[in-house]
Amino acid sequence: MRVTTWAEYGLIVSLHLAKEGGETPTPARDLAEREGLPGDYVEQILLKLRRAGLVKSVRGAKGGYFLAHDPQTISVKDVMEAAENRTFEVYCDAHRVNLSRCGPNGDCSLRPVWRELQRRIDEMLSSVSLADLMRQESEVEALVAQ
Amino acid sequence: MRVTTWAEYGLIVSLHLAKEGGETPTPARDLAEREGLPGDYVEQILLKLRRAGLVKSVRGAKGGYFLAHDPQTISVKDVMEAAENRTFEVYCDAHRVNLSRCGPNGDCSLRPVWRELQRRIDEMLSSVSLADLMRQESEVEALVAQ
DNA sequence: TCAATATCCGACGCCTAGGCTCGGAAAGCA
DNA sequence: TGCTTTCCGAGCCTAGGCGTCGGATATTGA
Repeated sequence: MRVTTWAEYGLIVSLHLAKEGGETPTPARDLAEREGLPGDYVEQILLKLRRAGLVKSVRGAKGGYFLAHDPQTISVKDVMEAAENRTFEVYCDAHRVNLSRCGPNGDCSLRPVWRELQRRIDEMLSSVSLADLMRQESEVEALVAQ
Repeated sequence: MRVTTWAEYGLIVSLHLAKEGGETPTPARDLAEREGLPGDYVEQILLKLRRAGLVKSVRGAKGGYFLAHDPQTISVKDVMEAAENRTFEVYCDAHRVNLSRCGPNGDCSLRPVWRELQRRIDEMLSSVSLADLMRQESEVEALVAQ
C-alpha cells in the first residue's frame, strides 16, 4: 500500500502555492524548478488540480497558477483525490474475484475491514489542511499526533 | 493507494485454514479451487506465509498446509506483512526526490502526515484477528466500527 | 503586428511491479 | 515404483505509474 507521486507532488505543488499566497500567478516551470520536480510532469498535475477546482490558472505571458481557496479550507484529502482520483481503493470493489463472495449478496468478512480502513484514512487526511502544512515539520508532527 | 492481491488472497487463504482448524493439512490446490483463486499463485502465497511462520506445511502425499498458531493470535497486519512485505510504504522514505528536503536534515511538513497515517493503519490492522474474521460479515462490521 | 511566454491537452514511451504460470527437484505416502 | 504434494526459481504479460513531447491557444509587451 503506497501513495503515488501524483499525490506526493500534488501536495508539494499545492503547498508551494499556498506559501506563495495571493492571486499573483506562479508559472508551472518556475515552481517545478524551485521544488526540484520534473517540469512537464508538474504541469500535468497542476492541470488536474485546476480541473478539480483547487487552483486557478492565468494563460499567456506573466501567467501561471495560484490557489483557488484559502489554504485552511483545503485538506490533504482534497489534494490527493484531485491528483490521484482516490485515496484508498477497496480491492474487492474494483476486482470481483469471486461473485458469490464479492457480490452484493455475498458474505465476506474482509470487506468491513477494508471499509473501516478507508474511513479512517479519509478521516485522518481530511483533518489536515494546507494551512497546517505551512508550519515547521516539528509543529506538524505535534499537531497530527492524536 | 490500494491493497494488492498478495494481501487480499493471503487473508482469504489464512482465513480458510483458520476455519478448517486443527493440524490436518489442506493441499494448496484444494484450497485454491474452493476459494476460486489461481492454484499456482496460492502456492506462492502459502510459501510466503510459511516463511513468515504463520502456517506450517507437510510435504508429500496427504500433505498440505495448516495454521501455525491460534487464529486469535494472528492479526490482519501479520498476514499482510507476510504476504506483501509492508502494510504502508512512506513514499519519501523509499524515493528521496530532493535530498535537501527528504534527507534527515531536511524540513518536510508532509512526512509527519505519512508517518501518522502509517501508524493509524497499522493500529487498525493489528486490532483485527483471524478469529474475528471467522464471524459473519455483519458481525465483523459491528466489531470493527470504533 | 510580432515575438516571447504560458497554459492547455492529447498522445506516446519507458519501466517497474503486480499478477500469474511453468517446469522441475525433493519429500513423503501407498 | 508410482502418485501426490510441497518447494523454489525463473519467466511472462499487462496495467499503470512516471514522465516526455509536440503543437494549439491565449496573453503580454515592444
